[in-house]
Amino acid sequence: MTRELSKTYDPSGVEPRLYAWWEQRGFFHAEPDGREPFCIVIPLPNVTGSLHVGHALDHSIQDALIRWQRMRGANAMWQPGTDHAGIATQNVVERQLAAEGLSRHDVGREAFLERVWAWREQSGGLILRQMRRLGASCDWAREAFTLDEPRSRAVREVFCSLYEQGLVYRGNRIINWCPRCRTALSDIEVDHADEAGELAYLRYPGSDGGPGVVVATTRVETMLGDTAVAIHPDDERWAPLVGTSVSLPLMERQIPVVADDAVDPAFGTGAVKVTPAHDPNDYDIAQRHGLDVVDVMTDGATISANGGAYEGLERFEARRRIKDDLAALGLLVRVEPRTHPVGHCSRCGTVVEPRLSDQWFVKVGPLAEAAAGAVRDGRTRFVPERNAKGFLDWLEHLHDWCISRQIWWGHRIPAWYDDDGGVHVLRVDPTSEEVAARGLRRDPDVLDTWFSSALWPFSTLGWPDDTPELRTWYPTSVLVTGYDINTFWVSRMLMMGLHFMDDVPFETVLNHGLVRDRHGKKMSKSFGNVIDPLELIDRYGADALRFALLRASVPGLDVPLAEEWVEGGRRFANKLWNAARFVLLKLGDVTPAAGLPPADTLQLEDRWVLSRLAATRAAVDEALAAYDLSRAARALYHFVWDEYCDWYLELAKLREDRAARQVLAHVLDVAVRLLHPIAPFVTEEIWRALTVADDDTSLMRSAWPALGSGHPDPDAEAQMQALQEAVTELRRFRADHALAPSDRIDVVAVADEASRAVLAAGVDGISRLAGVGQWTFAAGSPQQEAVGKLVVSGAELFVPLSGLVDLEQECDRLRRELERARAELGRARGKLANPGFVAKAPQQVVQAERDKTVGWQATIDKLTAQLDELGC
RNA sequence: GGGCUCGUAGCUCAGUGGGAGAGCGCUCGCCUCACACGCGAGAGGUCACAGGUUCAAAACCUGUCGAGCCCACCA
Repeated sequence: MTRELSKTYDPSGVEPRLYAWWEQRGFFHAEPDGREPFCIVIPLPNVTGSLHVGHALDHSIQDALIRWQRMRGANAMWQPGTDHAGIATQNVVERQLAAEGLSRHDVGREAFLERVWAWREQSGGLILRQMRRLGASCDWAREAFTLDEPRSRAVREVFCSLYEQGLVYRGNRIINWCPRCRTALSDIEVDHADEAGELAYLRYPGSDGGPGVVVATTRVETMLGDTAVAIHPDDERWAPLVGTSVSLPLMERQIPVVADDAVDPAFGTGAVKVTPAHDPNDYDIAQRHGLDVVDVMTDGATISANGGAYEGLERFEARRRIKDDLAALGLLVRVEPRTHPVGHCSRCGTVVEPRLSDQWFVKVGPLAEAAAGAVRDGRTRFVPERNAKGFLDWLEHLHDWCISRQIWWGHRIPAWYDDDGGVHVLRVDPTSEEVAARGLRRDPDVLDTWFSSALWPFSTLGWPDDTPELRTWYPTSVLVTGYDINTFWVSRMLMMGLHFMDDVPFETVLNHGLVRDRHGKKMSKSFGNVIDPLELIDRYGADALRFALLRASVPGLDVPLAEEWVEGGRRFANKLWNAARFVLLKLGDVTPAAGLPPADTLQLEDRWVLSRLAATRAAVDEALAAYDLSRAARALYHFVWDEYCDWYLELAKLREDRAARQVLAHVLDVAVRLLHPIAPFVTEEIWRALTVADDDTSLMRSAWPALGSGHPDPDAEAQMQALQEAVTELRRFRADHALAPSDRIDVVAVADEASRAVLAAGVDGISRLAGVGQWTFAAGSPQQEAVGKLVVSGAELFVPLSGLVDLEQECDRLRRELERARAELGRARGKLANPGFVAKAPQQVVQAERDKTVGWQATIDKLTAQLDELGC
């Protein structure tokens, strides 16, 4: 390992080499052992997807946590894998077929599935390869796929168990139907959006020739399937009609008028048409009153044979026709514009049709109750905590989960039917002889994708077998995901985990936000504001992207991202790199292994930087423990750049002693370790040079800096602050007078005893950083006529105005200072003038204000005197 | 309809009871022997608005306005 580094950091040369080395050395792999476990299962990406910035954020957080825990000594395992993504993947392959003019039915089930598998072979796992570019330290040997054999076994076991326990059932119920995908959907696969529509008032004449009733509807075409009209039992307007019947126009059907509590008398006319086959409320009403159920829609959302003359019409065309026909009959009373929520298939956007259908369901009541209990009593907690509230509300209002899908790509439901209508749910596939002998037909449907992903935290660890992995890593530690899939996925994992493992699947749910563009806008192809993470990695490096994402990721809030922020990440990596170059130049044969020098050989800046390092280390630990990656990133950025580089390295340039070398090496070592979870590549490369590491030694395997063994040193911090103040004031003086860097200024310092000692010790440093030529101490102000005066705490610094500077500018400068001091004094006095403040505020707060008054008054006096002396 | 989040410097955001912060952008000066992916110095803010609590509010409470998100089987 060479200790020489190139002038600028080149991520493209470093990252692939280090990643390949890490992976080949097996540094990502974990085996069950006795150490404290730490486990994250990846929010499984779609098998055919590619990496977008949302993944990059999600994975950066997880990798940071895993790397941190691994360094802490935990047995950290990051479980990777992919999801077969039923409808989404099937749709992609169906589109490919469509391009050839074929439908899936043309090729048949077997051939179609072969084609999906082939496509999965070809494009599957791309995202996992791309994750490596980001530096993701997944345990690749454990890669899983929701449709592989071990996971399929878990799915069958879960389905059959739930069926036996009565928690999975087959039922004829109203479900959401996508007429384009031609499958049932669960409630959460339907996106609701308010759309402009119409509320049409229809008259159904009385069977007795009377006026009948007027009903209101936004879906006129469903009237073909009406089997009743319902009114509220207390609604006096319509009371006389209850028990009579009305005539359903166009269908010439006589339908009863019933009274039901579910009707809202305030809506429309107070009378509601009842279409049991196409509306869940209506279905319930039909159940209560024993009404007929007439399905007037086909799988493709055209009107079925039950729709009489309208058979074959597309549903919206039918809506228009029926409205026209009713109008012609004088039965369309009126039409009002109305915006109302319309459900769309979350996969293809088609308007969803509520429809009565035979499907499989999970009875979620008991499962949801258990999940809610686990969240309520904190066995699983949310970060940020507030997200638990919405989650619990949602759990409370859950309907049973429709899990069967009329598609082919997925886990086939292990149910068979015999000729007598009997259902056989079987763990093991019956042989062909049995099938023939018993006349069994297999259920053609597959399971909702989320059914298999619900098992992910334990199916990946070997369940239903009792494996060492399961015993070690279940429950997993933290689930890192966007708040947008808490309902889809987190809820289901909680339910299944609690039910089958008798324990929560994860202790913490860390919700991050969505990645947005620089103006907080959602990224979308149509806006043209989509950022490609791989391109950013190419241009700026993975560390830069990770840093930009993590620095912006406050738990629960969205993350804005723009190229400049990533550029900032690259600059930081380069800054660190160059700090390391400098340190290595200074170091000679010293390495961090030398440890810290004896306390009595430490200079002020040594003690200061060690104190700041200790504070940073504590802040990073605290932030990471709270899953606040942003705070950790900001603390490290500030320490490395503003403290270590801007002050310590500058002061170290004056030093040649061994103590300085040891401190330089130690601080860089610790800083690089603390930063490794966030920026793994540049830190590894630096660390290997710094420690002269061999091929078996990686920063990944080094120890996390211990908390509590720091060097807090308030005295050093206070003294250093005084030196920094002197330097800053002198620099400001130079800037105000536009002095060239080569111009030295002389300083005569008048200081009280304590300040004099501090300044005297720091003269070399101050001089270097502020371009001071000659520094002397004096008992009183110098006799020269024209001097500049800088007031710092505990001292006055006089600078002879030896032709270098303009007297007028100096007067301006002093007046600005005076103005500032007066403002501060006014503020402090104002507070003290308030009797309530003096009486009720804590003593030290009041005293601090009194001290300020005295200090600012002294400053004002000095500045006023100086203005006088210069004749301003 | 219910719920949540946000409104702080030109932009994007931290800050959560005691003197307004960062990154980027902007201005001025510097290739100072780690770094021009840099160094130094600056300009820039009635902390959305109105009340209230408090000795003290950007922060806590109430309301208003504005932006966004989630949930929802009012036909």
